This record gives sequence, structure tokens and C-alpha cells, in this order.
Amino acid sequence: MTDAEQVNIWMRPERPARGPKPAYSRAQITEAAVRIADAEGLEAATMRRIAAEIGAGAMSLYRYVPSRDDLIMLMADRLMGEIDVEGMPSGDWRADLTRYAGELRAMWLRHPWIATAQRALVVFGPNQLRLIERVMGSLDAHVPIDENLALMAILNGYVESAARDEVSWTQEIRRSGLTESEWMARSYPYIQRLVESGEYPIFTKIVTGSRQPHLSRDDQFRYGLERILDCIAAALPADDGISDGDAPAGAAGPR
Amino acid sequence: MTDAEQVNIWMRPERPARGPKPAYSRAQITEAAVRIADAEGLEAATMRRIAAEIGAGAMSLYRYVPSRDDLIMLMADRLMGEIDVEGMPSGDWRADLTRYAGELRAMWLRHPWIATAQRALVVFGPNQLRLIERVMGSLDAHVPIDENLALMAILNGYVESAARDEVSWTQEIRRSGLTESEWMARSYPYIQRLVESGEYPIFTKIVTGSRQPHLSRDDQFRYGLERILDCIAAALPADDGISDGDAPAGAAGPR
DNA sequence: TAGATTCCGGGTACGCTGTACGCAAGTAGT
DNA sequence: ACTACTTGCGTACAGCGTACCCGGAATCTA
Repeated sequence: MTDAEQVNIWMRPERPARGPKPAYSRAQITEAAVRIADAEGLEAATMRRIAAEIGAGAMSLYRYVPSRDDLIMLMADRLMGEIDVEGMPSGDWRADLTRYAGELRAMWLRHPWIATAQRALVVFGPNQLRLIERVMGSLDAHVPIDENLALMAILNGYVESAARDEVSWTQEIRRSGLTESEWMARSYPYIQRLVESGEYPIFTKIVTGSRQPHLSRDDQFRYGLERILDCIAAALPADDGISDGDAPAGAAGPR
Repeated sequence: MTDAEQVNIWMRPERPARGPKPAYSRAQITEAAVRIADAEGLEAATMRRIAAEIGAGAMSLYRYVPSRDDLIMLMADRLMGEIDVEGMPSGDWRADLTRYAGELRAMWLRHPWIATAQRALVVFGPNQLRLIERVMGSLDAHVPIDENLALMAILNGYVESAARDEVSWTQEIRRSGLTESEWMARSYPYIQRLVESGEYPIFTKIVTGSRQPHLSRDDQFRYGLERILDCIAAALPADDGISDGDAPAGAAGPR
């Protein structure tokens, strides 16, 4: 059984029995990589750079991790470990999911590079599995597993795409190397041209409407989240939701 | 005003007045790049490969496009052009958004590499602007622009994250170079170990529950979409929704 | 029509990436 | 002490995006 036969990084043991004691560890390497990615973006976390960060030679990393892609999976799972789901499920599913959503979004904002990682969302590492148990556990008593999956997909989809939107702005600024106001100034002629063409009334509304005060990002997120949770409530059996009103008709569960 | 002062690819004219006639065009280059990315993934669409595809030298592409990143924006906007929103807004917002969502998902499935492109979602190219006008136009009569934005974010977020999930499986298979059943066989020991540990009851439910027939992907998507549309309906003034029932209470619009 | 100007295609080259390979040195099992 | 296997890591390679440069083609000016 060669190494190549392992599809999964989690199956690969960190340390064998024989030989000299390793000078580093997966956790240490992952930590260094996350630190660099947080500060300078995922593309700055090259193998050489990570190795330098911990004082190792570039090729030494490959004693711990089969490839950069696998290292990124380790990084992603490490991030999931930051999400505090202690005490879940608590019995109040709505409170649980609200807390989870907030934690997940906060984690994304702390580590915006997660948006640029390809295999970061479904890694099935230990931390993600713990999340699955805790969070999906909140709805497990109310709905069959298939429906639970569908509802979680909606929730995760909302949080992640909201976070992606917030984060992409940060990334755009970083990439351009400009300050926010410089970026604005550069874009102004284009925006102006679009508005003046008269062909884009809705776009114009967005641009000019955004001069008056908006909801804060946080409020925007919370507003959408409440909608999504209402959505989930409507999918639960009538007596399991908050039931301050009836679920809209025509929203039967799958099958 | 040097080239570097242009932040935006759309501001940069395709052709100047003087000099020899260009042998290629942005559209042709974009087309070739999309063709390669469709067949072999975005990472296969290197500058050299694209140039070879149209019979040009690698560096010639830079006469048409300032960088590979900008080319990817052109590719993304080309994809938006595939989305048929003819006749929108039609007056029936729910029909419009259903059609749009279906078209958007289908486009993602035709071009799975879009998930791996970093700046692909907000490019403000001509095709995306057309989409914005048509699709957001559907709700424009019913809600203020801020609320319209919030609801579109929810809808787009749902479709994109659903598509991302579907697509990531395809990508995983391609990356591994295995067939589906080979991949399954490789993963089996890991799954088995998790199940047998007894620590992951929900995960176990997912895995063992998935032996019986599920909803098809299409049905899954449609089910979630209906939920999201109900969600949107609830945010509209009472007489503007389909109103086969009352909107749930406690779901007032922002501000 | 002659010359100046401007832009085209693309060859060469540079710095960077992930990582295959090999080697000397260190540790455990026998 | 011998064997088996590990360790860290230097070297090397193919491939990437793209800066720079040049000969020639197209157009503008006179």
C-alpha cells in the first residue's frame, strides 16, 4: 500500500514508530500557514514561505503533509475548530443556529482567505465532524435526516455567501494595492459613464441610493438570517417551530 | 494617463485607431479560454495554452488583455451572457426569479470552473449589468432598492452555494483522477472508521441514510428554491406576494 | 509620396511556484 | 552492533505569469 493510495489526509498517520524524532508537527505547520494567510492572503502561504516561518527547509514540510492542497485542508479544518458550538444542541434550535451562524460568519471575516481555498468547505476533518454533530443535532429531533441536510444547506449557503460578499471587497482592495478612497476614485469614471448612459436605471438606483445611510453590515446579515430561520421554521412540523403564526401553505417537506 | 491607472478592464478600449490590424480579438480569446476551462478546468487555461488554441504566441494575448486575472473577468461576464432573461421583468416576479435561478444554476453546471475563479461573481461587465437590470427589475416595483438588494443576495447566495456543492463533487473527481466508484472505494475505510467509532451519530445517519433513495439533485434544488421564494414573498407588502396565505409575523422589512 | 508615429506579433528571459529525487545523519528493533 | 527506516533538506525541473524588446505593418501628417 503506497502513500498514493490514500485519498484522504485524515487517514495518513502523522508519525510512524521508527526513525529520528520529528522537529516539527502538522499542527505547527498548519498554524504558521494560517498566520501567513491571515496576514497576506492564501497565495502568500507558499511552501517555502511557511517553511521559513517555522525555520525549516522547504522540502521538510513534505515529511508532514503530502501536498499543499492537503495542507490547505488542514488549515480549513483548523478554522472550523474556532467555531464555538459548546453546549449544542441546547433544545432551542433557533438560538443554536443563530449562534452558529454568527460564529461562522465571524470566522470567515477573521480568515478571509478561506473564500479563495478550493476544497475548504467539505473536508470531513475532525473539527468539521464535530460541527456537523452539534449543529445538525439541533434539528435532528424535528426532521428526518434528508430534510435536515437540505435546511443546513440553505443556512450554510446563506452565511457563506454573505461572508463571501463581505470578504471579496477586502480581497479586491488588497489585490489592487490601493486604499479604499483611491479605488473609489479610480472606479468613478466607469460608474459615471454607466449612470449617464441611461441604460441602467436599476444600477443607477443602487449607486445613487447608496449615498443615504444603509443598514450596517451586521444588521444586514441579521436581517437576512432571520428570514432564513423563518424559512426553516416553516419547514418544521407545526408544533416544533416558534409558531407565532402558521407556516405558509404549499411548503410541504420533500417527498 | 498610463495603462496602470485603469482599474477596470471595461474602461480599457479594445482597439486603438492607429497601427496594424489586430489578428485576434478579446471575444475570440475569451471564447478559447472558456472552451479550455470547460474541458479541463480553469487551471488548464494558461496563457500559453490559450494562445496555442487560437494559433498565437503566448505574449500576443497581452495586446488584448492586461493580465490573466482580467481575462478571467471577461470569461465570467461571457458566462453571464448565457443566462436568458429575455422578457424580464414580466410582471410575475415569482416566475421571473424561478426562471433566473434555473438558468443561473444550469450555467454553473455547464461551467463548473466558475467556482474556482476568484473575482467571477461581481465583475460589473455588460452582461452582468444586463442581468441586474432584468432580474432586480422583477422586484423593483414592490420594494425599495435596499431591500431588493438584500433579497437578491439571499437568492443569489442560495443558487450559487447549491451550485457550488454540486460542482465541487465533479471537481474533486477530476482532481483525483479516479472514477467515482474508485473514489468511493478509497474513502470507504475512513467512513467506516468514523461510523464504527460511535462518536458521530449524525454523520452515521447521513451515511447510512443515504443508502435509500434520495431526492434527485434537481428536486432538491427546486425544493430549496421554493423555500427561498416563500421567504422573499414574506418580505413583500402583503398584496404583492402570491398571498395564498399570510406572511409570517415578525418579518418586517429593514428600517 | 515620404517620413514619422503608433501599434502588432511574438521570442527571450526572469522570478516564482509545487514538488521529485537523493543523501547524510539519527533512532528504534533485533 | 547490525539492519531498517526515519529524519531534515539541498538540488533540480517543469511550468507559470509576464516584463522587455524588436522587426515589421498600418496609419497620420506634410
